Amino acid sequence: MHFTEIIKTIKERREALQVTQETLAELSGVGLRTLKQFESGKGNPTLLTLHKLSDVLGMEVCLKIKNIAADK
Amino acid sequence: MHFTEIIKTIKERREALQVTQETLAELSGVGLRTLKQFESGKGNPTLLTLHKLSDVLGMEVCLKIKNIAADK
DNA sequence: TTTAATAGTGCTTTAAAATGCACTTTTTGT
DNA sequence: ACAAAAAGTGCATTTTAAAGCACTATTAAA
Repeated sequence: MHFTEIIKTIKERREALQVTQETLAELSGVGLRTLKQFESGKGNPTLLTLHKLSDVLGMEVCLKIKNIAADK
Repeated sequence: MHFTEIIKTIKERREALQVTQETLAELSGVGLRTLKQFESGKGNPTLLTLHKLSDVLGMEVCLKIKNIAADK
């Protein structure tokens, strides 16, 4: 999963749940400014930040083995 | 996937591939100090760092939806 | 057991993430 | 079209990740 995809996933998931950035920020404990920056494609979140956000959105960060020769 | 699990996964995968920290650091472009710190359980890597390491190890970071009531 | 390789730690510096505040822009609902 | 809500941006500060270096500790090979 590419860098930008992860960001996009968070944003899409939040929107799907109809949660505002403000609410997500409050629920996750991540600063609003941080979330805004993150979602607008800037920055390089730490695993902790990503984890906090994912958690509230009912998602989780994981590592999986890439399957070779399966370019889409 | 929990925070510490991700760290553990990286380490285990590296060891399975019989790659030293030094080599992984070189190949991934992540500083050796950073990798050492990371693997020894300290720190909070950025998504970029995690991505670089995962990449070399043939893994990728992903976000998945947590399946409720499936504790284990 | 000795030594060579690999892994972990303390200290320090630099770069950047995280944050708040105030403001602008965009989106949405009436 | 207008107003309200939500999202995005600039600026400044604090915190901390990333990094190198030198050292210690642990592990593996002779």
